[in-house]
Parts: sequence; C-alpha cells; structure tokens
Amino acid sequence: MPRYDFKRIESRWQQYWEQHSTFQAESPASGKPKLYVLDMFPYPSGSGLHVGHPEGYTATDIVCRYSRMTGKNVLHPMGWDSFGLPAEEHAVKTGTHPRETTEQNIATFKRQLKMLGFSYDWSRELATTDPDYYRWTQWIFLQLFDTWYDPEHEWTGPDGVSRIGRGRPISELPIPAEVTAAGTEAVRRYQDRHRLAYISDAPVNWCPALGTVLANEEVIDGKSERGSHPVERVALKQWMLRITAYADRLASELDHLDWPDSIKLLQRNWIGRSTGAEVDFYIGNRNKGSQDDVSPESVLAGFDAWKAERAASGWPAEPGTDVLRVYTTRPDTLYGATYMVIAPEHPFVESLTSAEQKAAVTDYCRKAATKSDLDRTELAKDKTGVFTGSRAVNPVSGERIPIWIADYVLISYGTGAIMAVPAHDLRDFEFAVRFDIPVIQVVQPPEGWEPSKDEAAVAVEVDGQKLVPFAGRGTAMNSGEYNGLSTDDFKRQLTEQLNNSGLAQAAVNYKLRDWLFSRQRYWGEPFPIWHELDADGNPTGLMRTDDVASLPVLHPHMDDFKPAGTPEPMLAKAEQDWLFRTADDGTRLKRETNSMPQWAGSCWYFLRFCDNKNSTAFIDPELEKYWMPVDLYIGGAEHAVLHLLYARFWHKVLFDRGHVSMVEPFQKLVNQGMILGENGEKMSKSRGNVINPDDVVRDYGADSLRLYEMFMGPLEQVKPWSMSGVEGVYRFLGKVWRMMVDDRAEDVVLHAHVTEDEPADTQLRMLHKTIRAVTNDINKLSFNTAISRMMEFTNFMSHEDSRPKSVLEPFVLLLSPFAPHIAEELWSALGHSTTLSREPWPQYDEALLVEDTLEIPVQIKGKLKARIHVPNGLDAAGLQAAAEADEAVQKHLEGKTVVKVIAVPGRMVNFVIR
RNA sequence: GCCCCGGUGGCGGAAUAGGUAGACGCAAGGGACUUAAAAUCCCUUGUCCGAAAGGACGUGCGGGUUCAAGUCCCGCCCGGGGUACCA
Repeated sequence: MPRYDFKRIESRWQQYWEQHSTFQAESPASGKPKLYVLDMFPYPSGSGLHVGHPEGYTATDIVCRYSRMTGKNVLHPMGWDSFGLPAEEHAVKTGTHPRETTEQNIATFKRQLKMLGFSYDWSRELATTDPDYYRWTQWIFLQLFDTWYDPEHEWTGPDGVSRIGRGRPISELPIPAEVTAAGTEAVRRYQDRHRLAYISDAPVNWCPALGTVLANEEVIDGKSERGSHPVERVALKQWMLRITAYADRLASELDHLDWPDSIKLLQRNWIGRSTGAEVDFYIGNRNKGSQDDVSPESVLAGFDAWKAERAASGWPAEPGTDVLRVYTTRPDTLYGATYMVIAPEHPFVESLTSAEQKAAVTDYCRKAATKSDLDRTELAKDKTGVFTGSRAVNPVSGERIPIWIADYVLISYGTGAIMAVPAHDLRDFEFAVRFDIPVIQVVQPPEGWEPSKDEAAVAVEVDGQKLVPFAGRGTAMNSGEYNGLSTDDFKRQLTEQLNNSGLAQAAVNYKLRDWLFSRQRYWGEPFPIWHELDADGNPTGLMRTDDVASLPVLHPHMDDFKPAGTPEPMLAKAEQDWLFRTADDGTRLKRETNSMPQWAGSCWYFLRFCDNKNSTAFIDPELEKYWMPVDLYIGGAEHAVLHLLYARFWHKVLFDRGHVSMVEPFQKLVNQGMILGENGEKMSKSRGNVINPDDVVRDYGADSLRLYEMFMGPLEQVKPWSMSGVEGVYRFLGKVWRMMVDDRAEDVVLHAHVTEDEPADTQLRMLHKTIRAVTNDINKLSFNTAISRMMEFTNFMSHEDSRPKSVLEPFVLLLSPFAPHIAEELWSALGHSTTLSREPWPQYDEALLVEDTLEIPVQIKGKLKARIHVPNGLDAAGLQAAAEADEAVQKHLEGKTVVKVIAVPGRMVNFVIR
C-alpha cells in the first residue's frame, strides 16, 4: 500500500453500495424529476459475460451516476431474458433441467455485473423464467387474444394527434346478422378469426434440426438465424399475432422518437409499405375446365355483362369466383398487362387448370411446394412457370390474356396473383422472354433515359434489336385515351375511374407478415389456452382461456427433453393431468401444447421493472405513468427489427386496451457498436480472439475495464479491442491516484502537494474547462472525448506543486461516473465520510474560462504562415494591425499587393495577395 | 441489384456553426532513476527535401463552390451493415 490497489478498493466500495442500497430508485413521492435508463437485458448464456455487454452497460451507468448527481430520480434496473433454446439443448445432452442451468447462468452473469460496479437497483431484478413474471406474460397474451383491430375507429392519442384504427375488446366486434343467426358456435368462430392472437395453418418455417418452427425474422437466407440449419416450408396450425394490423402505426409513430435514423429506416423498410391498387380481371366461369373450349365471343359477352354489373354494384370486398384479383403498384401500366401469374399455392390453381395442362401444373406445384425459400432464391435467376390453360380479360383493353402459375409470385404478398407487364417490370420481362409472351410498351421513358444496371442486365436481343424493360416513371403511350399523361397523373386518374366503375380500388400493402408466435419447445411460456374436444376426443376448433386468477400456467414435469424430429410440440409429451381436464359444463379440454417464442418475455420487461413485485397487476398504473417511457435505451443494433418492433407492437396493444398511458415505450434509442477482437475480426471461440472480462478485471480492475471500453472510440462505432489500450487507461488511473495519494505511505494518505491553498488562475481555468467539456460530452454520450479531457487535466495538475483540494474535489466528482470505485476511495481520502454518489455535479463558471491572450493563425492566400499572440477581445482592425506588425508576415507581404484582408476576431487573419 | 453508414499518422481515434488537421491514448525511438529489472518521469515521432533555418505535400480518388474545405456540392473507388423475385 498504497499503490493504486484496485482489488481492495473495488471490493470495498461494492460492499458499501450494497450495504447502503445506494442505488435504489426513490418513490415518485420524492418529487424529483425521473429518469428511466435501460439496458437491453441479456440472455444468460453458459459462456458468461462477453466484453460487448459492459460496453452499453457502462454507457448507461455513466449517464445514471451523472444524473443522480444532477438531482434526478433514476431507475436503472437489470434482469434476465432467460427462456431460450441453449438451456434446453443442454438439457437434451445432460438431462439437467433447463431451470437449473438457467439459474446457474444467471448467478454467473450477476456476479460478473456486480464485479463491474454498475449502479443497478438490484431490488428490481427479474427473470422472464420466473413464474411471477411469466404469469403476466401469459396475461398479456390473453389481452391480445381478447382484442380485435378496428381499422375504422377514430381517436386522439395522448400526444393530441388524431388517428384511425385501434385495438378493441372482442366483445365489441360487430357480428354480421347471418353469423348471429347461425348460432353461438358460429359467433365464437367468427370472433376467433378476428383476434390479434389467432391460429392459422399457413405454411411456416419448420427447422428440423432445432425441432421448432421459426418466425420470418429468424430465418436468414433460408437458414435458421441460430445455428444456420436448413429450414423447410410446411403447413402447420400455429399461433399468429396480427402485427400487420399495426403496420401503419408502427411506421408512422416512429416519427417523433429520438432514435438513430438508420434504425427507423430499417424498421420502415421491414414494414415495407407500398401503395397501389387492387384490380379485378374477369375470368368467367372458371369451373368449366379449359377456357380454350369457350368461344372468345361468349367470354367477351360475359365480360361486358360483368362490367355492367360492376358499374352498378360497385367494388365488392370479396372478389367472388369469376374474377382474379391482383395487387399492383403501377395501375398506369394496365394496358401493357399481357399475361397474369398466380402463386402455386393460390386457391384458384385447380379450377383454372385445363384438362390438357393438368399433369404439367400438378407437377410444377408439387415441386414448388417442396422448394425451401433458399431454393427459391438460389434459382431466382431462372424464371420457371406453367400455363394453366385459362385466360382472363384485361379490364381496360378487353384483350384476353393467359394466366400462368409461377413461383416468382408469392402467395403471402398482396393477393397472391399479379398482372404481368413485361415492358415495365424486370421479372415479368424475364419471364415473358423465356416463355415467348408479347411485350407491349405503354410508358415512354423521359428524354435521355439510359437503362439502369439491373434493367440492362436482363436485356435481350430480338431480330437484331436490343430489348430492355423500363421500370421508371415516364409518359403514357399505347394506352388509348390516356396517352400523354405522366405516370403519376395516369395512376391517380385511372385508379379513380376504375374505382367508379367498380373494377379497382386503391390499396396499401406491407412486406411485414403476421408474427408466428408458437414454438414447439419446452423452455418457453406455456399458452393459457385450452382446446375443446368432441365426444371422440378430437379438437372441435373452439377454444377456452385459463382464468386470469389461475395464472401462471406452469410447465409440466418432464425428464426427457429430446425432440421427436417432428413438428409435434415437446409439451405434448406431458402427463395426462397436465394435458387434459373437464370443464364445469362437462366439456373435455386439451391444453395448448405449443410454447411462446423467446421474444415474448422481452416485449414488456421494461414495464415490470417499474413495479416488479406487484402481485395484483402487471404494473401499477400510477408507477407506469411516473416512470414510462424509457428515457434512454442502449443495446445492440441486431435488435433493430425483431425485439424493437415486437415490443412496440405489444405496447401499442396494451395502450389501446387502456393498460399503459403512452403510445411508444422507448423515447431515445442508441446502438452500441460491436467490439471486435485484437485482430480486427469478430470475436469468437473458433477464431481464438475472445476477451474475457474476468481476466481484464483480475489484471487491471473494473474501473480500467469500464474506462477502456468508453475510451476506445464513439459508442455507436465498431472498434477492435487492444490490451495495451487497457494498460493505457490503467496508467491514467495510476496517475490520478498518485496525483492525490502519497504512494510511499503505509495507509491512504494525501500527497504532500495536496493543499488547502487558493487555486491559481491557470488551475481554475483548467478545472472549469474540464467541467464544461466533461458535462457536455456526457450529455452527447461522447465518453471517449470526456475521458481525454480528464487525462489532460491530470497531465496538467500532476505537474503543479500545489494541488488545492478545491480543484481536486470537483475533478474526483467528474471522474466518478466513469471510474466510480477509485473516485469513491479518493473522495474518502479527501476527507469525506459518505458516498459521493449524491454529491451535486460540479458547475463551471463561464467567466473563469476566458483566456487573457489568444494564439491567432495568420494565413497568406489561405496558407498558414505565422501565429501571433494577441489580447483576447481584440477587434478585426486591431487583429489586422497586429498581424501586419509580425516580422514573418511582413516578410511574406514584402513586394506583394494585398487585395483583401479577412480578419475574424478570436479566429484568424487571412491576407489575399497578388 | 437496391437502401443505409463509413474512409483522417504505424494503430484506436480528436477537430462546437467551413477558420491553427492529427487533441487524448497506444506503439516506436532516445534519455533519467536503478547493481539490475519492474514501476515512474522527461524528450522525439504525418510524409518528403534540408545539417539547420526553412520549404513543399498532406484527411480514399477526380472535379467544383469559397478569402479559407476533413467539414458544403457533383462524379467515382473501396470497406462495413441491412435487404433480397414484396408486383
């Protein structure tokens, strides 16, 4: 002792903070302004904390410690996103129950986080796997189940903005008379089809290796995000959440959030809103088999009759069986539609297929069905398809055009059918060339147009002529009476006219799909849902919910966690008394055996932190109003479209149902950049470049690790690790220590140069410059520059023979959010008996910052030639005179004509010469 | 392909509104202290020419605006991330 002994110091202060509950958030009654600062809570993996975790955590910790010193009531909680596959995979291998593995991993993470001295309010700790927590996850699921989306409901939000569309109780869903007439069962089924949580048997992403179905967001290039296993498309009954109902609000309500533009853009692209029109194409009686049997005259007569009928009755919500409905963003190219394509999964495939095409169509659809998404993308360049044998009538030209089946049309987007305009769509162009379908140009490109890269890429040569599609906007041609109109005008006019004749309607589409919400795993939240069984024990398709009072639905006891390799859920292997029960009315019920995905728990944990011990509600409304929204949320950019979209969706549903008071949960979002290994590559075990925080803390201490992670570079930036960089900040802390403490003494004794003297002007100026810089930098989350300013202060002050306490004390306070342990120790050495964590943050005095003399650059023709020293506040004329008096300047001006002089007071002088 | 974000010494990075490019740290070289080492302290360090004084060139490349450009505008090149038949 006492060199800078971080081991002793850090454990001492961590104990002190724990014993004194230093960082417990105060109640709303404190009257202080609140600040809610949140970290993305970790999945407690078996490998323990990664150096990437403390990056964001240190940043939020600095903001929190700083904010407490500025008098804020700070909520800074931590918890565990602890459901998930790895614990279950471990159970498959070892037989250890996932709960046991999870608890061990949490203990490791907690030890590591405590070792870093983060100022969390640990009394608010929670884990998504706690029954007390997932009880409320299940409860929120029941809210989703009990809600339908009313797209016409008009209302005004708490922000005063009026909106259309809102989630409402299912009991308020209007039931059509014919459904009511059909009885209560029909009504229940009707309601079930409108809930935000519903069962669907659409094709899903089944991953045999993981033994579960995955959401679209979890599939990357046809492989699972976790483990890169192949994913197949299979039809399965699955729980879906109707996130698409909220697509518009999820996109538009991003506007007022203080988020990085790149993340907003990412979410908007993911939602993928496009506007256009739905158009109906007449196909006549499609049950006749081959339409080539039907005379063109009779079809066109039918077309005329249909048009007349439509003109009278208007656009129907359901298209009926005699038309093919398509979605297009370019209704203005309707005259150029020379064929149509339906997806292989389209319901009309069978009835549109003629006898002679039947074999070819069946074969094609079978192949398409077994193709995974990966196969579809790999083959993207080669367009495939098959003719149905049927034709439709182009509603504007009256031409009969062939209907094809091709897998470049997706059943899940739009109506699953398109009108193909080969002259103005790259994909249609390729397809038409391949299958020799006519190409009619209906848009004249603007003057001087050159094909874009991808337009040129699909160009072909026909009879010595180069044929290129044009996908841009231009002027209408070959479009009857509309020739000459601009694309935008034509689009608007045609949509309106077709709408008046009942042939089309403006429409909006989204790339966003409904959220596949069920998994076949054990280690996820069970659903609070029962399926009714008939007398033979078969499901009737009707459902019941668990009573809210009976929640949580706990996991059944299980010993064997091996997946069967089929999409059968793990929970289906549970004991009979978990799986079945008889309702009071005598109906036999079987439990839902799917479980919720890992995203469920993270959709609302920030709400539970506000009131984590509440046993009667998921959150107390008063506490919700006080703490929400989250003022600062820091985490990795990998959650840009998953967690952050899901959580916003749940929050909006909870808002619509009156359970929370804000539309958006996260006001300000910041993404920390990834930390790479020392070799500049992503850290991974296989690359052998993983840095373990435990080792760094052992060798240099927690304060050094914290400081280094903040000093590396801007928070948002990707940056490589450097052990000698850690050593650098460690040396800085040693220097700070020796600046104040006598390191030859036995105990912690102040350095002989630490005095009670009045500070010198230069010392005061240095201090106040540092206070200003550090304060501004913290507010900008620019921690690397804040630290370099403290280094400058230390380099200066260490050379002073008198180091007044009145200068050192504020500096220790500035340092404390970054390196809290050493700061507490120095604060105590300076004679204070309690923690500095609630000391008022130092204020700077503008008057003390003013320099007496300034060094001003003098340029000749924009090139720096000299530097002059002038009194601060000297005006332009004085500045010029001072510059002209300078010897070096005179030398440069000798014999030259000065054309112009620019003198900016306090900045620079520039002589323009000839 | 398309959409974002970035490109500054040997390295990580600084540079409020266009106004001294390279703060701070690392690495490297030299020196002091020491029997020695560690630790610590001091000096040098963008490139090129020059013994020095000094000069020229420098923020991915090419143009432009301006008294003045790392910063603003136009056209490219390179790297990273997102997305991928979304009609």
